[in-house]
Amino acid sequence: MADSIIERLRAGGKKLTKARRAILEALERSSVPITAGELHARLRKVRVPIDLVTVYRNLGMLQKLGLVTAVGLHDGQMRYEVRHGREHHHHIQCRGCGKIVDLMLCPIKKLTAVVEAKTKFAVESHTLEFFGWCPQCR
Amino acid sequence: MADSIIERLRAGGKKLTKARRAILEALERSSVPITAGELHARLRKVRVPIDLVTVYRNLGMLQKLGLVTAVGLHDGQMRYEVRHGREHHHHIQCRGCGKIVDLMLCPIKKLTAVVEAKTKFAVESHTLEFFGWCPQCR
DNA sequence: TTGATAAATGCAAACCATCTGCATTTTGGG
DNA sequence: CCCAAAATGCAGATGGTTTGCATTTATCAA
Repeated sequence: MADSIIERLRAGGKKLTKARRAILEALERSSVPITAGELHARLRKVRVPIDLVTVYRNLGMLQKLGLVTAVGLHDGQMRYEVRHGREHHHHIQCRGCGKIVDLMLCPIKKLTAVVEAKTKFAVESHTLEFFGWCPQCR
Repeated sequence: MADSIIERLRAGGKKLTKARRAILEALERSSVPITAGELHARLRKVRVPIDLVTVYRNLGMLQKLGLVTAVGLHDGQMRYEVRHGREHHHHIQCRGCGKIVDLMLCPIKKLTAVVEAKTKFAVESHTLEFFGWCPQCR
């Protein structure tokens, strides 16, 4: 696990527990955002039987610290991915099989100024997700 | 209510009930996407006391017919807006007060081809939402 | 190393948005 | 006006997520 992650936890007065370490490692192993339930199942497979509540609490906390990002794909649950060491990006999900693929692009940065001028809001973040049909499902 | 809406309902074998008409009218009155609960409350105010379940069922159906669009702002519930007669657009929401403003722009159309080339997916739709701080809250 | 203490965990139960089943009512075509 | 299909209301279920509380664990200073 990266030192910078541990530092950020310390800075937030957080401890590095067995559960927390396992959660972060599982997230780092995943190439696409996963749900709390999926994360919970994977931890069980790796013999780290953490309570689902603990998963939720950690995800919430890690989000607040900016170590984890939440992704909503409108299927009734949130997904999470580590932010550390990964570039800002977006996703596309198949409407058939649910497969998710990272999209290493972002056309929004240039647009922020326009949005701020139009709305007088201070833009803080954005979400951008694509939906479609993967090669197998179309 | 626009004739084209009624036509689309007919084409789908749907009836134009009092409840349904009221739901569509309430949605047309709203300039930004609202939740099922908010919609339900507004209907009550207009003396159309429909069951919340009916609101949900209608929203689901109208979505399938393409008359209504669902918007997810990651606050634990979906929001809905009429699609008929309105241009494709996106939104920005204030992290302070929750205020939502329409953003009549979309930088994504040009990007679809790029995404399809990169992923081999057939892109069907996308979501794009901004978050920030409104003039009053920042 | 030990002890104190704040943080973290597990378990049970609560919450909340949303959906389902079913009996009853309403709509629209014939 | 009648009737079948569609729609509604009510009650209760569902599933993701959160909260309360007693117990355990990580950290740090002595």
